[in-house]
Amino acid sequence: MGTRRVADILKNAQPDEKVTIKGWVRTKRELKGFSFVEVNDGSSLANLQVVLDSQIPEYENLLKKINTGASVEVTGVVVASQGKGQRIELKANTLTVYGEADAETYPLQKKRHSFEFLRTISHLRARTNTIGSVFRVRNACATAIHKFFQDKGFLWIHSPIITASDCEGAGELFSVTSLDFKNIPKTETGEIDYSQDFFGKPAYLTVSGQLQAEVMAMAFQNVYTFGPTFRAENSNTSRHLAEFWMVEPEMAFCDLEGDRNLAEEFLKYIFKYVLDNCPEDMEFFNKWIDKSILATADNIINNEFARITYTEAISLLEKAKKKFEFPVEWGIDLQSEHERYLAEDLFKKPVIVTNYPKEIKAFYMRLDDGGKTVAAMDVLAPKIGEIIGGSQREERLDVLEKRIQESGIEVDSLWWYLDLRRYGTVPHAGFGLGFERLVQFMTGMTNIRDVVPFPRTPLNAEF
RNA sequence: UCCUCGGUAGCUCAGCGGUAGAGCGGUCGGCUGUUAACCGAUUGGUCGUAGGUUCGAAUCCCACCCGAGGAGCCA
Repeated sequence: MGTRRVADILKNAQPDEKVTIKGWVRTKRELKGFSFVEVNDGSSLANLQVVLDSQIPEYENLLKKINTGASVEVTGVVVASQGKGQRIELKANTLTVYGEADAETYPLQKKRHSFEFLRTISHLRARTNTIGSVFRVRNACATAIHKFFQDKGFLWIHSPIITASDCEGAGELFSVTSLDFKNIPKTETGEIDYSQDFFGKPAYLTVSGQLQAEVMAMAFQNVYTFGPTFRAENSNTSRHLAEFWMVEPEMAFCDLEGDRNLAEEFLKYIFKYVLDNCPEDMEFFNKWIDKSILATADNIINNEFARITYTEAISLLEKAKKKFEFPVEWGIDLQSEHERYLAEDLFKKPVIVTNYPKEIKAFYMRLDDGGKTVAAMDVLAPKIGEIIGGSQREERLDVLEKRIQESGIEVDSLWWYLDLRRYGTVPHAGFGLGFERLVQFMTGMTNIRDVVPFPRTPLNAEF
């Protein structure tokens, strides 16, 4: 008989089964003659209630040691619970304490804590109900992403974390160097001499794996990246991290319509998977964090996303009775308030906006006929805003070269990217999804720092 | 980076010119098949930091640090 997980026992165990569990004490309630100890092992939101009879050896001594936070191993017999609130409980025969937790200094109490405070103890917060549920849902989202793409025959590719191409134009970059800051080599003109650096030129942490994903899509047809990306932007908001994970599918022989369809199917799949696999956690969020998340999930799974062009979006915004801080006019980039109006007020569900003006979008997006707009696509979600951004890529060499020049990027540095258009080019498309924003959207958590185990934000890298 | 609000006990907060408070937690005791247990007692603070105004500052002024919400940038 080995150790069993609490989730399994709560679901499957029957009275008279002998089991062993290992976990951490959440609370202890002492009564005359016996005590209740709630043990959690991370496998589920619910704890297993352990009944500790005063007859067991060393009872008094043990009781002093099993404060909130202590780690224990309990062997006993499953019995039907006499009390309300749980189907079964564990009547302990033996209890071993692995490590005590001093009640006077252990920061987690039985009552609720503010997320702000929990962030200051990121090494312990995973032991709380909410954060525990967040990371189980996060895991389920990651599993769902892989399952979705693998079942469709997409190849998971590992795009580089260090890159020397500074051309995605997506925010500030973190430099990667092996130069000695106390003795930085300089050129004759006084510039930093990167020829003496590790890669012989400036290098950075990646901001996106998209260009590499395009490379791989030109060999494997359908691929996706799923890995960390970095932005050195001094963003202090509840939606930004300096280190976050991105999912970026890329499909050869695919146009904007196919891209848009995949994005919608993808989001529906993830929501359904999480609802099916983490029902307890999702109910917990719906009860304590945001009472609308189950309805939102249902809305996403069962309704067609709204689909409009940028031009239509502008027209809808101009007709809106709502007063916007930023005036609406064809050519502007949509502001947070505009996106929120479309997704939350007007359609009340995700909206896919396509064909944005080329001036406000990246160089690699395919120029539409007419030359004013590009085949871009943003999925705007209620409360979160832009959750997916994608496009059909420019596959025509001459058009792409011109667009690169217009955007002020050195064409030579992208020689390998342009080679894809020289040799066997095909229409292709893809999108990027911020993984943490997905988890935020899913759980209703308002601050992105609470959906990643160890958030990296300006001035914060303690853990 | 900008705007707004905030920083007082381990946590959540009240006090907003007259010298430090509550609830929760912790500790001790009581009681009870308990489940955010309950009841009683008790413990606990250089009031973010540094200046200034004042007879007197947690309270008013200034600078800085840190946090939250919103904006920008974006995913």
